[in-house]
Amino acid sequence: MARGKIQIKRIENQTNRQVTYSKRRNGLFKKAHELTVLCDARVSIIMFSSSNKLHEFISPNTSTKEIIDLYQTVSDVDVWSAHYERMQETKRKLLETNRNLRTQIKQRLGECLDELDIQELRSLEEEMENTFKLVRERKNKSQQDIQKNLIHELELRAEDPHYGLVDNGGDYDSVLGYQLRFHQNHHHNYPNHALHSASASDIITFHLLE
Amino acid sequence: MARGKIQIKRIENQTNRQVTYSKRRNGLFKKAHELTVLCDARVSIIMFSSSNKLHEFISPNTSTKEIIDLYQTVSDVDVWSAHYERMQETKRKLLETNRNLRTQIKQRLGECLDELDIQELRSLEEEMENTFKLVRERKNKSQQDIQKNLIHELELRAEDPHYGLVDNGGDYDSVLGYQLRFHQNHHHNYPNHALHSASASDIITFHLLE
DNA sequence: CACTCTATATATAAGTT
DNA sequence: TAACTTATATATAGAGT
Repeated sequence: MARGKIQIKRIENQTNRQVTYSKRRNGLFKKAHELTVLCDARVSIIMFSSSNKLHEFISPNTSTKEIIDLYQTVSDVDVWSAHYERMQETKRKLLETNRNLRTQIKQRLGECLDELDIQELRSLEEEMENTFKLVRERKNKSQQDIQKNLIHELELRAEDPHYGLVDNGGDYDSVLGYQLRFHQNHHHNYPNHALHSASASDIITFHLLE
Repeated sequence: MARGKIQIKRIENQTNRQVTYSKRRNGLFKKAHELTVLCDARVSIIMFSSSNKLHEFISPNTSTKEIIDLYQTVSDVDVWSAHYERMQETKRKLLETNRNLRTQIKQRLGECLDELDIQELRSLEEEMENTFKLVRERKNKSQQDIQKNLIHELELRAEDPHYGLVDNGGDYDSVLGYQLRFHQNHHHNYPNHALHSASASDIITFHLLE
């Protein structure tokens, strides 16, 4: 029994407060549900107890997410502002980084060189030359490996006349492709690793790959 | 008087529905307020009528925004709007593009070459060589311009002995800086535009800039 | 409409199990 | 604890103004 007028004032007894919270929460949710059905409305209730426990009510046929979206559309309050602005800033920074990276790539493709001063042109030239050499070196090494593979294959074939009958996988076939074309033009090893100008191995490359 | 048991069922009469909505909304908000005070809780109620009119309750000493922020922190439900999700997607794509661009730049700096096959190495080599030549050409042209400027300056000075007294702007001073250092080592024009190897103008560049 | 009224339904505080 | 009980407070439907 509700003995005596109920005071609307914080319940100091921790246990009573907890019990009342639970009971009244249920009452509130029940009322919200009735309202939803009787009046064809949509209700979202989000509540936190004094111990920060979350409880929520949401009308059927909708979602808290939907209600909050609608809320921030209709009300002047921008619920998402803090998060939104943070994301906008992140996006802005990413786009800028992106632009810078693209400019760098363009310059390394010989475009947009007008924007560079003489110092920048010099360091870019130096960089291009270094990378060019590195890439050529790597390419030659890669080619040499293919050639060594080929020679090894041929030696095996020479030793074992039945070798050619072995059924090889697809990946292996492509290596043989190089080998055959290579042999139309060349007959021995190519130790030339010159980095500063078109070398003998470059010419081989041309034959091999074109 | 509540005559007869109240049916929890949509009120079909528009006016009655509207009146009940208003009354029960007030009741709900009153209950929410009592709960807030009695139990030291925080409550947010957001509701939309069938005609999409917004009404909200929020406990004193807090805000709807705060409750929603807390809600999305505590709950597993992603309450973020479609807008947010779109931004997340944008961010994801930007980060990926960014990664790709960085990889491309690294390869153009001679790093991560292991990841490239022989074809890719060849086209990168070709690209590097082309850009290298373009950059060198541009650098030489830029240098020539500086030299022409210098020669023009010297001719003017020779014609007018008072020229040196003219007060020049800062940008112009830097050009003069080059001119003076250049003149410590060289005394006439450099038509050499060779692209395929270190040229005379490269050596001049060194003197000019170092 | 926006109130007031009022019979009745419902909610609930505190006690009990 | 939580579930049940019950006296009382409160909410509210529908009518009246």
